[in-house]
Amino acid sequence: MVEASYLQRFPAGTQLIEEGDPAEMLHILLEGTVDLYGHYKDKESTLILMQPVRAFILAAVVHDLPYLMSARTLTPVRILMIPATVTQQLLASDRAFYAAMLRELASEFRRTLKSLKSQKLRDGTERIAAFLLELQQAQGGTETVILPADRKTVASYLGMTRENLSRSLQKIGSYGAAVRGSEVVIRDPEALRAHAAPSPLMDDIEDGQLGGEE
Amino acid sequence: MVEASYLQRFPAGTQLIEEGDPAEMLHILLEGTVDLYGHYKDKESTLILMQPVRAFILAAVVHDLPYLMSARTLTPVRILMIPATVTQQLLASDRAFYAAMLRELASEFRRTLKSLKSQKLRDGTERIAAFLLELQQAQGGTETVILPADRKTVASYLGMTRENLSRSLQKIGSYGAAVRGSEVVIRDPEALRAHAAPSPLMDDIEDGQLGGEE
DNA sequence: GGCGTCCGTTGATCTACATCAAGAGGCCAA
DNA sequence: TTGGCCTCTTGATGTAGATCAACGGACGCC
Repeated sequence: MVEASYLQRFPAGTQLIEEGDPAEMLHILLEGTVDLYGHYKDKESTLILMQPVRAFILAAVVHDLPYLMSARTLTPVRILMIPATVTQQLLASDRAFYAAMLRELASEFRRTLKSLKSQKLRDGTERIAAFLLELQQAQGGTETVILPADRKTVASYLGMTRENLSRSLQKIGSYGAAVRGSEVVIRDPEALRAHAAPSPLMDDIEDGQLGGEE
Repeated sequence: MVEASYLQRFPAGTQLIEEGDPAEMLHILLEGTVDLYGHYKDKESTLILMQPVRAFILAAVVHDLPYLMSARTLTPVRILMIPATVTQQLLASDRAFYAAMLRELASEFRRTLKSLKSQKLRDGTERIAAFLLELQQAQGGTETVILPADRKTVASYLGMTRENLSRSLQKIGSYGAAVRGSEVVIRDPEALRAHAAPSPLMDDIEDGQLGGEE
């Protein structure tokens, strides 16, 4: 299987995919961070901040349709690239691969749906608070969490401007979080939780204790 | 296969699924309209307006995880319900079913991603214009299109309030659309297109002529 | 018929957030 | 070191859209 695919390294800032291009390769991110973003008129917005290990833009390959997002690397990355034709053959012949694809796609769908919910239902500071708690869990629950990208990208991902991300991070201070460069110290996670009302139905977190209000 | 599943009819206004419930049934909408929505604190927002024929909340069944959205009927509906256990068996044994699931899930993912893009990149009137053009295509390209739900639901789906939907529909008048109850007459589709810059990369439309600017 | 209720529209105000503009600090090269 | 550049922050102002409030029409019920 791996014989027809390519394991590649790219530096930070590499344009991997352009929105609208035909889906020729299934990409699997093994290492590093990738920014998946869309554009419209002269604006653009980050839709997914991808961290390993995940397949990306799987749906496009399944349907043999154009990519809906562009992709650029934010850090040096290691990516496994499987040609679409090979992917199709694997789907037809390899049951385990098929099952993995289905599960991965379902995960990607659920993450995207959660983003949509968060975008439509929460205000800016609530999105930030929830995001910080997500990061904290992903990074093992330490008090200090590290932002996965520069301010501009994080702001775009959270659906706000760089300026307002700055301001909102200050406001968040009163909910128990102190910012220092790309690090955020979460002194009072409970205050954050009270503000963001995180829930496995809306955030990319495990179903730990307490979800939502009530 | 169909022996273990139920074909059911429900009247308008029926609560089918509650967000957070375990995924016990795969639902396939055969007839009517279903509102899939999420809630947060004391707000709620329509995430998907589902029209036949589509499977819904497939991803939850694949992962055996709770539903991320609630569902209610907006019109009388006909729904095929397949128990999750049966669905799993079908996935394990029936290759054609497996393929259909994967394709359906990929479609659902792409539609959701397009919603997220539209939400983050377009303003209110642009979303309405794009929505009207989507409806027009779905309804066969006739000059008059019919809104698929009441104002409150359409507004929620488009990410705005009822009041602003009213106002924005008035503004849209100058882009060649006249509103009369649940009907909208599109006198000048080109003006609408110029305003919304619809594209198959962002809207649930076929790849007809012209997509977006470039 | 009269009357409540629901839904949609319209208007007035308010607010979260974007935009515009100006610093402040870090980083690199010469 | 100095100067240029870039990112981030902070402040002032502008605006899209939310909220609050009032009204009008459609529908159902007694």
